[in-house]
Amino acid sequence: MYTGRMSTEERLIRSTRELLWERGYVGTSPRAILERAGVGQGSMYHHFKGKPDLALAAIRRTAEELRAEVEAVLTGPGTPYERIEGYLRRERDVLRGCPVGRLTMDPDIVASDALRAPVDETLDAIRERLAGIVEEGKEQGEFPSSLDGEEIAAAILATVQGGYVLARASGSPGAFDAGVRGLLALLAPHRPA
Amino acid sequence: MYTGRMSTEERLIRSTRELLWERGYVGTSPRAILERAGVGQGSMYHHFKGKPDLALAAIRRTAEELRAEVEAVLTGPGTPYERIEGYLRRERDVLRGCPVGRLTMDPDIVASDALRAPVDETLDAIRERLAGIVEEGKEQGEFPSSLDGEEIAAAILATVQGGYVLARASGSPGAFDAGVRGLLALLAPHRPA
DNA sequence: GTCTATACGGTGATAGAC
DNA sequence: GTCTATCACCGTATAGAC
Repeated sequence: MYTGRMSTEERLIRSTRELLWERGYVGTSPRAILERAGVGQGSMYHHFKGKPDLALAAIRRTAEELRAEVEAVLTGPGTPYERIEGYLRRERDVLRGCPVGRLTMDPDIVASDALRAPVDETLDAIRERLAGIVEEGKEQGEFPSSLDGEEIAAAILATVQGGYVLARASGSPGAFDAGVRGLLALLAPHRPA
Repeated sequence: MYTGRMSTEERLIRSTRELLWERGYVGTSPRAILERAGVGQGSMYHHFKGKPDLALAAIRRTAEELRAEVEAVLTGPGTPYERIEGYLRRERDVLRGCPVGRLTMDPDIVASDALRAPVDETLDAIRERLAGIVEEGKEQGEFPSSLDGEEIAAAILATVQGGYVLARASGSPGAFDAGVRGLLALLAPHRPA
């Protein structure tokens, strides 16, 4: 990525993405965005209608990227359990939290259908993808057929999103990892009844 | 609760608690606090050193209350599984999120050891309480002895905290409930292997 | 397309009258 | 103890020069 060669518009989007992740929507000011991007006030209002418009572009970009990363981990070889394990254990900067999920704690995001939509769609897509994998595992006998794919998928995604909360509260990734291990133990094939 | 008879200090704390829950720390201004409490600027700076000091008092109060509520649900009759189920299914206004957990997404809270401490302590206490109950369940044979109490407790608390994220993203409590059902299915005693 | 100048209301805090 | 007045700075947006 050649930062120096990025267009002004791209610099604005990148700077906004970083700040939304670090400080959320209400905690991110146009001034801070411009400062980090190294551009003047006018450029932002030339390329975007305002803060919400720029934030929407930034959120969409972040959402796309997350979906692609998750898809990469969930696709490929391995049993359903192994692919879910790969998702749960994938490399993360746990203390930074989820760049998409964290937006749900932002009052202005939740209050706006437009801003909330990409967040909702992204988490929903990941949930659906996980649910399909759980169903695969049921067919293959790796998971009990009594389980509901949608419900297990919700539990998996919630464990990840909540793991960030616990980790950030304590200032260390330990609780995230513990929750993941706990969930994997409950999901583990052939575990003692 | 006799709002009309509350002291000015109590009115400030109550108003701050509400706003922290609704809008978080960065989204809550002294002005909004005073307006909602119906007091003037000076009163706040008489009783508290400033916004962080008032927020700390509010957070401590909310944390105390949450711990008491959780303790009430987790204490009492029923097997360990049943008490955990009671905790997971307890009445909640899911879309409002957790008044303590949501603070972990606030950059200024996480950046301050003083403000983060009550959040950390509260979530940690709940986790420890859950872990003990899981251990009880292992002793009684309700849960497999292969499970780690601390890890299962982390998974349970994470499912709750992450459930709020999923629910708020979609604007409906459905995903929270689904995650809870999924986790309960995984925890259920005597389930088919 | 990018910049600086300007605007108006909000933020967080202090001073001092009552 | 509570109020209003005041303050310097920030948040968000517009206008208009280059």
